[in-house]
Amino acid sequence: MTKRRYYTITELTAEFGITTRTLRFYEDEKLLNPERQARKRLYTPRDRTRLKLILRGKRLGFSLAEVREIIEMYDHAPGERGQLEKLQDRIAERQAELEQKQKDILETLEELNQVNSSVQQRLNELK
Amino acid sequence: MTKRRYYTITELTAEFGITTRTLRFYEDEKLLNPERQARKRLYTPRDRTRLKLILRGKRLGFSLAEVREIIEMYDHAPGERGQLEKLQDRIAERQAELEQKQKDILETLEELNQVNSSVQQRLNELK
DNA sequence: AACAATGTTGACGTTTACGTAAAATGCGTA
DNA sequence: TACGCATTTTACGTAAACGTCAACATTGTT
Repeated sequence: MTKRRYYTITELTAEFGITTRTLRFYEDEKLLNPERQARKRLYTPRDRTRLKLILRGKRLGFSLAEVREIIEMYDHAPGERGQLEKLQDRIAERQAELEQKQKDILETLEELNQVNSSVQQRLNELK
Repeated sequence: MTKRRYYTITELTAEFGITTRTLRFYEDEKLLNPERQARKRLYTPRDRTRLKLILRGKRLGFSLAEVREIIEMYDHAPGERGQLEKLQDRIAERQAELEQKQKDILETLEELNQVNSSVQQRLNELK
């Protein structure tokens, strides 16, 4: 029993709740790079991993362009000093963005809790 | 020195880094409801607060439709039992979403930290 | 009164991220 | 070999969220 090497397009749509159109679109956008068996797409574990990164990025409100930038950070080439320093800057920017989102989430959760409490109190009074 | 009561459209665009088009669009969408002095819009503190909620929602990747739903939760009418219970369900859904986003953020931050470390190591080697 | 600054209402245009339908292809099975 | 099913390419369509004019109105100076 050896490890699965490839995923078909429908397997991925089923696993992640997306359509084939979406997967082909991401490929057009060079975000995925499945191999071919005749004309059929065969997605590698690497494709699947990247897909997860894409969908996670989308959940966080990043555009595909932003997702692309983030993914490019993950597999950046070695590069020289100047490049590396710029990369660090861009990483710092994204981290700052994410931390802002964290704050936004905490605030929203807190507010929703307050609403929930007041609704609960109403319900108790109706009892 | 009494409290400011109104904001002009340009004051808000300046404060939040958005355009007048955006503010008018939100008004078309019934998300804002500025008063008028002749034809000019006068935004109340309440409008400003709602604008902050909208922009925060957008940062978190919510669509305007979703933002609207969330805002409606904030100022829901008293309502009867059935309504209140449905409201609680919807609140719970949003909370779950937000918690998923929190996880996504933590994962991404962690990965960016790893990338940053490896970049830093490269830089040290180049020294 | 003239003018610039600020704002207003249309209304068509644009980008992003896919949806959707048509026509052709390959492949396992009856 | 004929069929059904998954998949492919091609291409036009669409919803959301504004952008970008054009043309007119208001208001506070010079």
